[in-house]
Amino acid sequence: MARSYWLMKSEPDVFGIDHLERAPGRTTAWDGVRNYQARNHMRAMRLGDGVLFYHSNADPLAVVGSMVVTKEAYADPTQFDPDSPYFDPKATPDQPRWSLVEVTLEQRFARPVLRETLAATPGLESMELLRRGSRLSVIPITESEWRIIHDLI
DNA sequence: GCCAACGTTGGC
DNA sequence: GCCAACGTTGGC
Repeated sequence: MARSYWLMKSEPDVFGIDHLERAPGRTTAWDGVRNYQARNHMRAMRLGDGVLFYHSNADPLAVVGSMVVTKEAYADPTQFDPDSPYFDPKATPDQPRWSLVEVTLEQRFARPVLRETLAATPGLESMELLRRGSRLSVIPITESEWRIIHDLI
């Protein structure tokens, strides 16, 4: 089975590459995703898949590193926690709605790859990330896009 | 701060 | 099942 590639967004004020770098084992559970399409993408992730880390709502907007999937999808525990901002009263442990994966930092890019650079790079024109109004936070990318972006570091 | 683009909710 | 109203995301 071939490796697949993905891109995940996070706001650095909430959880950025700095947080991931300091996390135990440079690993985190990617919790709080509350969009069905994004959730389904996470459920399709397999061990070893590559994931780009993108800073949204940030300055600069950029891909800041690469991660690897180190645990496949399971129920996001924050959906059951009434004190969590991600609490979902309609979710139960028997009938969970939301999933997460665990990812481990592979490489923090020496220099962030800016959104404007992506937008100006041939071969990346059809990236969902660059589509006007795109809000999806977990996005599949092609192997070619993965490779081109690594060449931009 | 603005607003486009969606996703969700709820009345009917 | 439709769709208007509303809320959120996120670039600019």
